Amino acid sequence: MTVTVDVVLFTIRERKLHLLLVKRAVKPFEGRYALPGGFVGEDESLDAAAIRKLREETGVERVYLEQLYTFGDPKRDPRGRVITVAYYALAPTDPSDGTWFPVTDLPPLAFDHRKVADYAHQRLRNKLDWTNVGFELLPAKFTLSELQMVHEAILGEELDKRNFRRKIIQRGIVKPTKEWQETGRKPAQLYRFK
Amino acid sequence: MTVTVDVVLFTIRERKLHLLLVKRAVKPFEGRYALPGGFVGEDESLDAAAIRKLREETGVERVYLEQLYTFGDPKRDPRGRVITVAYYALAPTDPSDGTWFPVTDLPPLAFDHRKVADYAHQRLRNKLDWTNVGFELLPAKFTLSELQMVHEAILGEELDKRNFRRKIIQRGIVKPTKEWQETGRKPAQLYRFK
DNA sequence: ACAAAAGTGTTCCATATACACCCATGT
DNA sequence: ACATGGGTGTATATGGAACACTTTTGT
Repeated sequence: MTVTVDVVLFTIRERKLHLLLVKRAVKPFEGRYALPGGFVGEDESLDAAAIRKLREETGVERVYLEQLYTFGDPKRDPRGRVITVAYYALAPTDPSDGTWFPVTDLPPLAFDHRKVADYAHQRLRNKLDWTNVGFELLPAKFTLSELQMVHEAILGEELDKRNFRRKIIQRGIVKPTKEWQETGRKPAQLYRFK
Repeated sequence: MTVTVDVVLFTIRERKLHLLLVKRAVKPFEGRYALPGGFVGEDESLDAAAIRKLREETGVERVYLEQLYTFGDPKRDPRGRVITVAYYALAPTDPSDGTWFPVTDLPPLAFDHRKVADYAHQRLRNKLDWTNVGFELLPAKFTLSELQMVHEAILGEELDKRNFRRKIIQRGIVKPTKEWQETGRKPAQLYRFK
């Protein structure tokens, strides 16, 4: 019985939620896109394996990472019994190798990776209401419009600007800096996560 | 690398949340209490393994069951690399072998099972707000006072009777039956989960 | 009659929602 | 001057929290 980790790495590109896929070079599913992942080392924690695989396959170093679910259907891998511990991760910018796809338009995936990806997307949506997970997709300093855009990309719907700003401010989870971002139009104040 | 499942089985006894433990008959941790669980079969799904282990070690047949988290610290089992997929389960009554302990007063546990148990308790508390998970700890027909008692046992705090009943009724998740439970005092109306 | 649990409404506060205009800047 | 995104307030609806008394039954 073997154990793997697979990671659903999200980022925002062009105001849309994307995830990273790698093209498989070997059988099974050779040539298909798959989630980055692979076998867990004999003396390696699951978290460490997920971090290592992200680094090896995508070059990404420091991201928010959280265990998602463990998929163990006996038939999920044609090579035999492979149980995978799925993670999801959030990358602030776009630093990586590999290929990004909008979550609304994924190619066919290897194994049960489509199910894993959908599960991760759902979890991300749910977490957004309760936590500060949105900040993980932004650089250290960001404008409130950027933060709103992240939320809209994850939820897939538009939000009211005034209500959004009030909620964020009243939660006390950001603090304004004294810097302003040149936007080409009216400058926007930069905020920092508290 | 081997994979096990462990199950945190909850029930309510004497108005308190309890969980089931079994005494280990073999090394390591011989004589200590542990969560019911064991190795996953080569051709068995994770859910099936959890259900089987519950049946084998506790006699419990039909319970609510949900995957919790996968614990994979390389040092968590002194025998070598053992990754465990933890589940939690909810049993309506008290049908089983094994020994029940109030969650507030657990004995020392084998492996990292204390961490697993605490994690399960926390998850149960969180889920209570959002889902109908409380019904899984009751028989098919129950009084609203019984349902409130379940919620209080899980949350570890008392709730206001009127507010509780209004919230449950307005959510539309129960429907009254025409039966009444003899309580020794004023009879209580029985409800059913919708 | 008394003890014990069942049952029932209203007020108040906090949070969510709906909604429109002015401002600062670059071209 | 105009186009673009930044920034701001109020009114309403909804959900949660606090709070006390009457009813029915068994002893």
